[in-house]
Amino acid sequence: MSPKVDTHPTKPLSNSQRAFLSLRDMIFAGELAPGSDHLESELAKQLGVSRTPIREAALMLESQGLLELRPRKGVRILPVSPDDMAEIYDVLTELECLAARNAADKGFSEPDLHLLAKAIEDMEVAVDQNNLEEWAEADDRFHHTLVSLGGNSRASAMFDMMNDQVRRARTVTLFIRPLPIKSNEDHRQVYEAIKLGDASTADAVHRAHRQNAKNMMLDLLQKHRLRGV
Amino acid sequence: MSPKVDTHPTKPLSNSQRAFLSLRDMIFAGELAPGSDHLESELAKQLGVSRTPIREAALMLESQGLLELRPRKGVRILPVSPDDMAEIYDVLTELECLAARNAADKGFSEPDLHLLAKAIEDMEVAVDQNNLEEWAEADDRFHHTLVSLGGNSRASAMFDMMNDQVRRARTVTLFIRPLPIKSNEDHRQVYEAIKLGDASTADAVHRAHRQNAKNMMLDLLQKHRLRGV
DNA sequence: GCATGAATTTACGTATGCATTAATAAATGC
DNA sequence: GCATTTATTAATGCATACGTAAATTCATGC
Repeated sequence: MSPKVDTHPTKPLSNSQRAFLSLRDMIFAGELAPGSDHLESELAKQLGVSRTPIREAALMLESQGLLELRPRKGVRILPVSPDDMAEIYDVLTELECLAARNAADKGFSEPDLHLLAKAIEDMEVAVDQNNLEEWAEADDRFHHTLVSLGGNSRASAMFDMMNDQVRRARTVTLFIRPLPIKSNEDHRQVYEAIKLGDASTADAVHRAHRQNAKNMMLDLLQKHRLRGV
Repeated sequence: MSPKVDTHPTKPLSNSQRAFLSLRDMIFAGELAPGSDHLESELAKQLGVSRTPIREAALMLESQGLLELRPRKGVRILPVSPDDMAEIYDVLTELECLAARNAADKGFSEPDLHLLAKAIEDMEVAVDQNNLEEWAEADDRFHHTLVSLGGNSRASAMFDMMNDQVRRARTVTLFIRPLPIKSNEDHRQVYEAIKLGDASTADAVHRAHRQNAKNMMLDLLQKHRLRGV
């Protein structure tokens, strides 16, 4: 039996899709800085394609709220102000709490919640090792998994959208924020509530967790004068 | 003084934007039927433009969840299944309740809530006159105004998105649904709670209102075998 | 008659060209 | 000098062209 080259036969992406992913990653990485303008033709040259796929990618990224098409000024990478941040956290809170309640109501058994438990463990290990990037990755994974468990694809899509909008800011603040000790405790409590099928506790605990995260983020932005990340 | 032709100097829309609006309206009107496929070139011919603005509009509508671009099969107008409907109502509920709480917390005075009151009155008049289209318009306006009062632009945008996805279904069910008597009472209660600054009551009442609306819609879809509106 | 493979059609993805018009620079008047 | 107008530049919005690959039709063999 010949070795499988591709277990999950991935169909080749179009240039538009590649441009979408590339530009998105460049935004996340800050390579395309918040508030900066970029001509379609410049981006096209950078990615080695024509303007067409760049425009299509930009249109999609605009719908995702990551940039803005400004005729004759190029695409503007949208900065996230503290007010934006507050908005986003409020929406994230609702979407995640909805998911937490739904997940609790589904009566998941332990194996169903495996990914959630794994994310929590990974976070704890990461904190012990003082590995913040690892922690951030696992934290992101926890929240993503939680929302997935809620089983509402539209809520998930919107969660991803909002989450992407704060990705850059979270990267920036990761190393100036306090150590996420309390955060890990919260996660475990949410996990337990879901396992017990206790929707209202899951909601309440997670809501408080998110409220804290929001306040912390807003404090950081204010203290460090980060008015548009 | 010459009469103002244009009080709100509206800049001319691009063909892409017009195509976006046209296609969206055609979807709402059922002119582009749920589940149907349409070649880019056909749509282009219909709207009298080239494929480029059609593609751009389609990309935007795809992000809005109204259609799907399927290579070589044309754009597919997405039907809304009962499961989809449940998802959408759940998300709408969260977004509107968030807005209701926020609105209540803002301590609005009566003039601030004028648009909300107007929508309620219009709904009551419409019900008295048995004018369902008028009622539907005012009901939509009430919910939209409520969300606006919440002051979260992202929540508003997502609300609009979800709302658009159920527009067509609501039109279909408008004349087979029970008369919206109880609905109007709910609205008034939400209004009162917001005026009193009572966030948790506003949330609770509106949540129940939305839950009823969801159940009613799902019942209608089931009873009338509307498996993909 | 059915399956298999070849030929054909066709819709899309993308590059390209161009008219339009906003933005910028230059020129003119005061 | 400064404001105002004109000329220039250049980025966009859009039409168009075309190669590619999927879908379909047709032909062939069994």
